[in-house]
Amino acid sequence: MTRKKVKLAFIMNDSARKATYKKRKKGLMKKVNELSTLCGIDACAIIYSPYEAQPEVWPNNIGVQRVLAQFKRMPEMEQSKKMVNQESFIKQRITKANDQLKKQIKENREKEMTEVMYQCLTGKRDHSKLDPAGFE
Amino acid sequence: MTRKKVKLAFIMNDSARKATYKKRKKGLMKKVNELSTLCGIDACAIIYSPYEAQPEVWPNNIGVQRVLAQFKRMPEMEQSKKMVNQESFIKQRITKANDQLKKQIKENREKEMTEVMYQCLTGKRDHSKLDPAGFE
DNA sequence: GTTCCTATCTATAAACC
DNA sequence: TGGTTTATAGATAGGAA
Repeated sequence: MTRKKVKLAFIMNDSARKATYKKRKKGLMKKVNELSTLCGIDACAIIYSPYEAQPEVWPNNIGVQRVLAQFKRMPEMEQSKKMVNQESFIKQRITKANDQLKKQIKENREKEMTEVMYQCLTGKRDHSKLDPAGFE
Repeated sequence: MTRKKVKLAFIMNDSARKATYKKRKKGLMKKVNELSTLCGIDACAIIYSPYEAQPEVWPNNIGVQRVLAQFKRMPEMEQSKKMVNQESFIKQRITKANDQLKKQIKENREKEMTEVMYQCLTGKRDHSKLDPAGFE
């Protein structure tokens, strides 16, 4: 039985995406910790996810703030010195986001449809379902 | 022959430490990129090392600054936590990416200008500066 | 959704140029 | 000091309970 070789693309299935997020976030944090310990360096990671109101960080808020303060002090000239070709990178992200959006709109449309049908069947409106609560 | 199970502690040997740093930094950046792509999340990583004058970051300086700004606004964000649904979330990302792109194009243009002027003054070319480094 | 499992895939410590 | 190779430790996708 051959396991499908996960391709690097947005995971459309909500539960699968969340499961993957949790596993990989854990693995990532561990990696940052290892790198920092093994090589004695200063580093931080900040992750914003739809699953947590607060960003998840390494090593902790204070550590992150310290690194960020350092980062802000960096002269701008130096920052752009090692300019990589960010243009194409960002373009890629836009394309990716657009694809996601298209699919999301479709999903939302289907959800609305379900909602309308539900209202017809029950004869009442359930506004809580329209709560823009987001995706969790 | 069993391989020694690397223990999580500062590597005393200088060259070994640097070698490990380079390998693990690369692996880490890849992981952050994968997590971001697979789960469509906003994240950044900043690494200060004695091997580089500037911190090495993911995804790029602009991305880091954006996350930084977000991070500083955290207290307020707490209240309006889950007010965005996936659709507007993605739309936001597209808008942000577009802004980034516009800014990047402008920056690159200025970079080219500076480079050309430099060539005129010194009469030589330094192709190394055009290396589109990036993270594979 | 969560925890556990494990076949597979990936990262990387060492060794060697 | 910086690439390549290779064997093994470690990460994790998918499935089951």
